Amino acid sequence: MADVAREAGVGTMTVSRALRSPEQVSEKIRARITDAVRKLNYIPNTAAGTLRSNRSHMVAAIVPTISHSIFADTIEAMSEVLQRAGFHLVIGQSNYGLDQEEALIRTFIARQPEAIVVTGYTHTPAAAALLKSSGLPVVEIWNTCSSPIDASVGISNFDASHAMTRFLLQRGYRRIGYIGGLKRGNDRTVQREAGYRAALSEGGIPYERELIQRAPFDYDAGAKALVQLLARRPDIDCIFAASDILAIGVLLEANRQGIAVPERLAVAGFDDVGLAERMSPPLTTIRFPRKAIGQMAADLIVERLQGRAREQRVVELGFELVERQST
Amino acid sequence: MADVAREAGVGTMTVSRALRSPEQVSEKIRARITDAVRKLNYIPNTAAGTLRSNRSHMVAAIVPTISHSIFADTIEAMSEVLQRAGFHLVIGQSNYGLDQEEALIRTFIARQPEAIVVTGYTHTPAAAALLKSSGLPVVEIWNTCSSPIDASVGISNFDASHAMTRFLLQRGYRRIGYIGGLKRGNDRTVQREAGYRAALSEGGIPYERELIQRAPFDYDAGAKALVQLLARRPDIDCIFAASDILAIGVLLEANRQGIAVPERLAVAGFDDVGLAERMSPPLTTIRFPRKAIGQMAADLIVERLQGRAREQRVVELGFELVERQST
DNA sequence: ATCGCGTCTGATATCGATACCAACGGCGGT
DNA sequence: ACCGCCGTTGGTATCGATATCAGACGCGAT
Repeated sequence: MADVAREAGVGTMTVSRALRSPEQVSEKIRARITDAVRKLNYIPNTAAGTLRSNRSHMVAAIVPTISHSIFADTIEAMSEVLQRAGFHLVIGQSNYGLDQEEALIRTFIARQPEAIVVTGYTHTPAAAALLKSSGLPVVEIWNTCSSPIDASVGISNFDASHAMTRFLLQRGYRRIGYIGGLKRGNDRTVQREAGYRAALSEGGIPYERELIQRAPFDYDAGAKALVQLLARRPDIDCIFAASDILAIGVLLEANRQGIAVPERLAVAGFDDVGLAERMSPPLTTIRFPRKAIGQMAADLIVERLQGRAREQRVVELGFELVERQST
Repeated sequence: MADVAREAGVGTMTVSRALRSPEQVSEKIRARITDAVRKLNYIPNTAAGTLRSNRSHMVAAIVPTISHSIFADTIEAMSEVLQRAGFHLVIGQSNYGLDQEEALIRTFIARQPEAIVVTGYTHTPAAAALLKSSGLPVVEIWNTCSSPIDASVGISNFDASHAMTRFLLQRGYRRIGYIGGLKRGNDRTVQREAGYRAALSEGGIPYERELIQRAPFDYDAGAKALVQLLARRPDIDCIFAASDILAIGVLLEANRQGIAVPERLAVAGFDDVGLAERMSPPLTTIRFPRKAIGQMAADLIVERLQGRAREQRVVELGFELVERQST
């Protein structure tokens, strides 16, 4: 930067201002500076700026994985909003592990982000303490939480799962098998399973452990889970999978085995991924605003960083039960 | 850090060493320091360290989008290898735009990464100049390039597309429709189309513009492209789509219209996404090592940063034609 | 006892941009 | 003519960790 200042015949402060707040520099000098910048191919050193100003123009987000398109959608939307406001989004993958999340939070904080986004509201005690004491805006996304660390944006996974299960009961299904995610520290999974159980119990159907199968989130796991459930309880008349990926695995396996859907076996999913409506039969599922979650989280952060606080700390964006031909 | 030093009764340098290269500090003092760190919840400020040492422990990668699982796979693999070596991966999305790529490269360089990964070998002149003059290790992934800026890891998209087209001709298909991506500045798309045309011409089949349809990468675009192609040329007997997403869109649309695959219309894709083998009929496609690309790119970078250069600048990882029932 | 070497520790300068404050010139108001 | 304000500019200290070098200490060899 000193080189640019010399080249333009001004002080370093003026160069700094010309780049960060051009309106404070006279047009004439600003032109000289931009010329010098171009001529010398000058690129400022963010580390120095961050160190002095405590502003990194960076927001950190932690998701379980980006391979799953549902998180990718949210990230993409969040990234766009932040970019427009002059922030960079840095992404970390916890791989569904709370310890990994904690480690990521630690290294992220070391990089001085201006806000942190985490997925879910379940964290290690140390992670929660780190987030709280960081003094940064923190947004917990995906599953709303009544008492967030700071702010929370998402839907009630409990309500959504509850609504779907109630719907299936209304349709007359009685032996509803449930395929859920592995749930070490995953509150979405926990809440979805709780919603299923609550709706069953309200419907007067006893809870049966045999009807529940847990699986990682991939097509094959869904297929395998169906096989296992049917082996245990051949009288199952409906499957509710806590993720469309699993539900699609179930559908594909049912097709393979010639099981008629929905006549012999109804199938419902959760997420409404792009493929859901294109399956045969099209999949009944829960749709929720993945992009809006990202946008809203980013909006909250940007407002916060611009001093415009907001009363509302918990934003529940709502879901929609999309009824298609698989049920 | 000064606080930690005081608490532990040592100098700041010793604290710094205890954290960065513990073997240089006696066990006794190291213990005092780690205690102090824990007690004060000290987290070092990366910006300061980066500024002084010129080491950010960060690698930047730019991909078109992370919503597409094929890029997510590569990123995930790359991220893992880098993490193990003590680096953070920071991801940027160019959204298939060369100008956006250039802008990202600029802001990334400002953050002092230790290496940069970009997708493809097509860049704006300014972007190429930035990369070259940055003096950083640069890896261009996905599509190998004979004269890379620095290093290149991927497959020959031309060869892969060429091989598939040749295979389709051998199977006896003669009116091969081609659905490709939009190709402003996308060398993968360009090379795949070129491979298709080269194989046709070698097979003595004249090139027909009517047989080519370009589309964005989503299921609906694939479906729509099929409709348009069939409207123009009802005698098409085979579709080669430059991406499985498009091919799956074609398959779904064919199923919907009751077009028999492969009897009336063969379909081939490119990428071998998880769903390809689970479609009905399972999709013939090109499989290539998406994870290995990420790992290899990361390996090259790590070796480079540890001073262990490598002769080979272009790593071609090879592809595989996976023949299934759709052709 | 002395020397030399290796191991460990600390004081200080430094990385590059920016916060903070001072200074300067021009201009309108009294 | 003088004052004071605003818009603009530059000098200097500073953010926090680390490179660099010097010093302290222990231990074996002579």
